[in-house]
Amino acid sequence: MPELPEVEVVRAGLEPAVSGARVLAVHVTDERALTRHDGPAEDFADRLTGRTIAAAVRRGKFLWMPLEQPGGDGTPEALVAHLGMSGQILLGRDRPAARHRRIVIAVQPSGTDPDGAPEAPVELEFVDQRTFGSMAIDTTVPTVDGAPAGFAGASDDRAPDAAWRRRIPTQVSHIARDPLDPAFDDDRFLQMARKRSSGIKRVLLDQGVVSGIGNIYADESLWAAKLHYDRPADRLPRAALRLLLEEVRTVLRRALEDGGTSFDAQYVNVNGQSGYFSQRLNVYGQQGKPCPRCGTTIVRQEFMNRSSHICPVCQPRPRLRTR
DNA sequence: ACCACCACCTGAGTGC
DNA sequence: TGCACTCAGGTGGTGG
Repeated sequence: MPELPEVEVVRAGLEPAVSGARVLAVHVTDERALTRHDGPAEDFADRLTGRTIAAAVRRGKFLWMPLEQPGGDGTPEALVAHLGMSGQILLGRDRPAARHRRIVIAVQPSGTDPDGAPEAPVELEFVDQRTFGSMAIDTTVPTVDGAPAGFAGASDDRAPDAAWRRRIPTQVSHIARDPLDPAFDDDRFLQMARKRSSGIKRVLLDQGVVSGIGNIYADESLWAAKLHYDRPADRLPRAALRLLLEEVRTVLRRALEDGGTSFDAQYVNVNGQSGYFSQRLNVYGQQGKPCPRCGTTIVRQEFMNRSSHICPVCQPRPRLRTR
């Protein structure tokens, strides 16, 4: 479930189950799900088993679960997950094994049932058809700006000053904040974008400039802002970039309200349920249909070896560059 | 420091 | 039925 809204749906689903939970057992059934982990499956399992998960945090499309006890050398660590193109994290008890199950992590939740007895253990299942996603145990480093590393939901209210709040996994530290992060720096985004001569869509998809946006939400935001994907970013007026950023936020928030975008059973929440934003898409996948704004037929074009969807009238192609 | 391209994978759909 | 081909929500490393 790749873009920000879909990953946030997963994070929100994980949060109540994993916060304060202790890892009982780890089974890696496909090592390819550990490409982000520096070590073999046994190392991953050994380092995770017996540890307590503090929360579920997200920045852009990266998810991580800070671990309460430090690692072997005393450095704080986290369980990192990236869903790639087709990853899912499912929660359940005695769930039949999914087709592309790669990793199973059994946890003991911190809560108790109404009788005061401990809750039954829960299985966290990492499922991924194309194996572009992966998990890892990674060390964490302080955030450069000193602000919370990502979005942690209700954990912020419970433990606003917890040490893990301002630490980020090493392999996520190069990722920019996402536009829904209160610490996102709009001016810095404008500065970076105006230094790029490439098309604005390339900039939107660059996770080092702004994170969380993928092909769907880039196309939707550009349509809303009436910008062609190949408009050189460094020639866009500041006002146009500010407007674009607002449209990005609006699109992401709406998608979040709808539980994300699901075209098929691959993009689901931790309970296997689909989101409904696909019904509200204006251009992505809408080629051949009328533009909801002006009625012109939406077209699909190649850009960056992937498809882009535009209204040729609302989003006119930029004039040829003279350099 | 950029920028364009390629690799990493599996499965669904299409046309012959 | 089979085969070749295209396409799919991402990221990282490689050359130029």
